[in-house]
Amino acid sequence: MSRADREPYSPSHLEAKWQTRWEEEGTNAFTREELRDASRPYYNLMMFPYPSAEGLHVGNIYAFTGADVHGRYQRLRGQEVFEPIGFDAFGIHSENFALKVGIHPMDLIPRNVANFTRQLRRVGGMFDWDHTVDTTQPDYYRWTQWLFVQLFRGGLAERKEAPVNWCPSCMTVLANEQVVAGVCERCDTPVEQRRIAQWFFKISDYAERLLQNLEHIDWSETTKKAQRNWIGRSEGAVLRFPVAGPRADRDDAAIEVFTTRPDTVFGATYMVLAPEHPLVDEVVTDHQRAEVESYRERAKRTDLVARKKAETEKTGVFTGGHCRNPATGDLIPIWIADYVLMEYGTGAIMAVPGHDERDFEFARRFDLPVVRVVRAPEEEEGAPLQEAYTGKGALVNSGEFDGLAVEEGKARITDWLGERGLAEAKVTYRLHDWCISRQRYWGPPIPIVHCPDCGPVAVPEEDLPVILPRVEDFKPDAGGVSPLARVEEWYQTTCPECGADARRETDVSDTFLDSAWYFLRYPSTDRDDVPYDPEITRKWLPVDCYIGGNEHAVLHLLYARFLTAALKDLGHLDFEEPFTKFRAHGLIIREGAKMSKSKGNVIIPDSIIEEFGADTFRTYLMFLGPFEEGGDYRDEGIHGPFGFLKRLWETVVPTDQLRKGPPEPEIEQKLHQTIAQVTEQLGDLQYNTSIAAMMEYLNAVRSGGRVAARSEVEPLAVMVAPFAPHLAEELWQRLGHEGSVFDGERWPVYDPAKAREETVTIAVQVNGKVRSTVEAPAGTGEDEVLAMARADQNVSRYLDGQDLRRVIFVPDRLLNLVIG
RNA sequence: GCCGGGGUGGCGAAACCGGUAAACGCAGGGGACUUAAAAUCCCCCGGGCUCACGCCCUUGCGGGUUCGAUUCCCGCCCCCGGCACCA
Repeated sequence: MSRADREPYSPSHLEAKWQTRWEEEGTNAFTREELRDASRPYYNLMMFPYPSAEGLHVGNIYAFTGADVHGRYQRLRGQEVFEPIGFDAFGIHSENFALKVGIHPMDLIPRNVANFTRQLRRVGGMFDWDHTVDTTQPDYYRWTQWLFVQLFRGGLAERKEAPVNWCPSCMTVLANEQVVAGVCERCDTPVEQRRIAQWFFKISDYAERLLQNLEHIDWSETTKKAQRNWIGRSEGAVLRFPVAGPRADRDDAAIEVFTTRPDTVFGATYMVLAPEHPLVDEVVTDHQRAEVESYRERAKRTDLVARKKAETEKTGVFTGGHCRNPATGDLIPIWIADYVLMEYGTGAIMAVPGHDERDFEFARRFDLPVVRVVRAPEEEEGAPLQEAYTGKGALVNSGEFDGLAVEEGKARITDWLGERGLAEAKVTYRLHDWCISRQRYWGPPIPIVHCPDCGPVAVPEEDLPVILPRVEDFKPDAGGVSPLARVEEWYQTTCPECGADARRETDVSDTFLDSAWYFLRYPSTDRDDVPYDPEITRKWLPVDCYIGGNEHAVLHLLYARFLTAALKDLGHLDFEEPFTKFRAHGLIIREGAKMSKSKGNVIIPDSIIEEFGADTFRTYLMFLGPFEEGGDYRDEGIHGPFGFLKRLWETVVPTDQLRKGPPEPEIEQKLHQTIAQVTEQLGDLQYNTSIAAMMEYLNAVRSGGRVAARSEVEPLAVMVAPFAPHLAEELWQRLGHEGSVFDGERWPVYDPAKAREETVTIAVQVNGKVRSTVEAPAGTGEDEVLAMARADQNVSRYLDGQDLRRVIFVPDRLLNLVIG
């Protein structure tokens, strides 16, 4: 057959064919029976997208492709792989976008979902379209609400006051990200804080468990580290400082502080309370009252973001009150300052300016005394402090504890104060409870009814879902309340317990709640009577492998872990960690720069798939760089993978021209080496080097224009299948096989004996510099290699007239001759 | 500031446990085939010196350990991502 007659590689034709076939034959879909009966279940999960109006982003495709490659590989190894996808469509972004374009989110979201679905199918993911979720559908959020009810009943949901960012001009609550440099991103009005009653999940009760479990789950190390930091365990002590004055003999009139440095208590020269601290009213003197009140007003007007900036200069005022340092017995002044946060610890600190940078700065500013209580090894005991000393050393000015090392001092002083009821060792966590209330429209209503007599009552499960009503005007307005609070006919109801007139909760829940459990729903989407089928859940969960971005390292992943543990404790699950393995993928940039709509450098997937095909696009994305690190998308680079797939096609088709019989020995060795490498690396998500290995192999097969043997290319067709599934299917079929290449344990096995190199090249160094190389059979001994090296002219040149002092020999690799 | 991840040819990148730095690919150059082009195949492609055999330099910078360092240790610089006074 002449070249001209050859059938060209035509990805668009071939990809459409296989996508249709997968659809028709249910190649990637599971029936309920199949889910029940699976004998080798493998749950392959990826983070579901938020369906924006712009369509699928390359970042999404990159992540999904990496996960899909993993799923397809597992499937070729004989696992039954369940790979679902869905849509996380509630939340502030959809709401704002809908407001901007003037289309109701209930109309907008289905359009976006339809567009995403179309694009996702084109990319060739192994998705089970019979098991998909959309968090905005009542049949999904019914169970999100059910979950809230379970936690509420289990005592893990509570209502308490918390500060929110408040824009006095827009009259609405803002998310932290809507506050830019202390002002509202929309109208530039300075943002204030307000306290309102909100629902919280008590994730902090689980802090220790969430931390401990990190030890035995197989997650990316960076993600685990981020979670550890976020949980922020700190060991220390709570110390009590009795308030001086008329209230001094009252038991409750002591200020509790949490400190990680109880060893420095002798150096605590003043006390600082958060402006909101309840004891402020008790300790303030009449003389200072006006000043304190005005400071508290000011603090209230500062938004939460600005208040947490470290760079701002420290401010504070004296309350006029004093308390007693429990160690020295001295009276010390009580101040308030906004750098002390009510949300952390006890909302009060003992200030040790000598050994804490913030306290030092504050003391300098307000001329408060600084006392040294720790001496660094090389310092004089009485040396004045030019800055806070936070390092190790020995205690000084600390009475009977002088001379103790910092670490020992912590325990001893805590015990000593403890004997008098003034201290106890304590562990605190930075992690705080999860606020799930949102004063917004686009979310699932929180399923609570507020009854004047019974208080907050959960909506009975049989009355779920509480449907989010279609409200045309959902814009936040002057009332400063949730949009649903303006819909009287919706919120007026009766108490499920006593029947009295009652009012529905008008806040909706946080989107993170929607996504904290979606993986439980996927296998059971056809059950409308339970959130998840117990039998199927036992079989398929926890998730075997979860792949997603590290931007969700803390919030989403921590919430999902918390919820799973809580459901276990409440008797709804029999495992407590949802994701056995988690891998974070890297970020993809383009031509060295971050992609953004404003820069106009985003990649439009549709046009690339049009031109090169989904297989090439997938392969190129995975070839860019290490999957867990990301890569730089350069437009020209796609020709590499395209050429590779095209050459693979041309090598195999037409199949009747392939040679018969076993591979040629040299090719066979390379083949087994390639299978070994690809098998090992695919398991570790090292996709770029796997692809390189296959390219190298194909180059060897085609080298010098040789005609391939069928036995040389058939294993390669299977190995590229995870990356280029359409092409692989077509080649597999043309090679004479029935059905899908993915329907069986088709992954090639390699024979280490065949992969072994018989001849090796050994580097010969003289004093660590490579001077020559010698070829020898693998396993050749030192003496023999040394003899060969000596015979080498360029080596002997250096050896002449020199003492051979040492010989280092690494079998099959290197010989280093040390002379001199 | 703190916490992560990085810095290797013109470019994206590779390198097992410390053992020939630059695999694979892009871009570039040369050649074969062709009337020609495309496709395909072959060769070259970090810098410098040399007719050449070869030699010297080179993995952000400066030290160190080692027979030998992209890899380990110490100190710095720069880039990317995240967090923000956490007591």
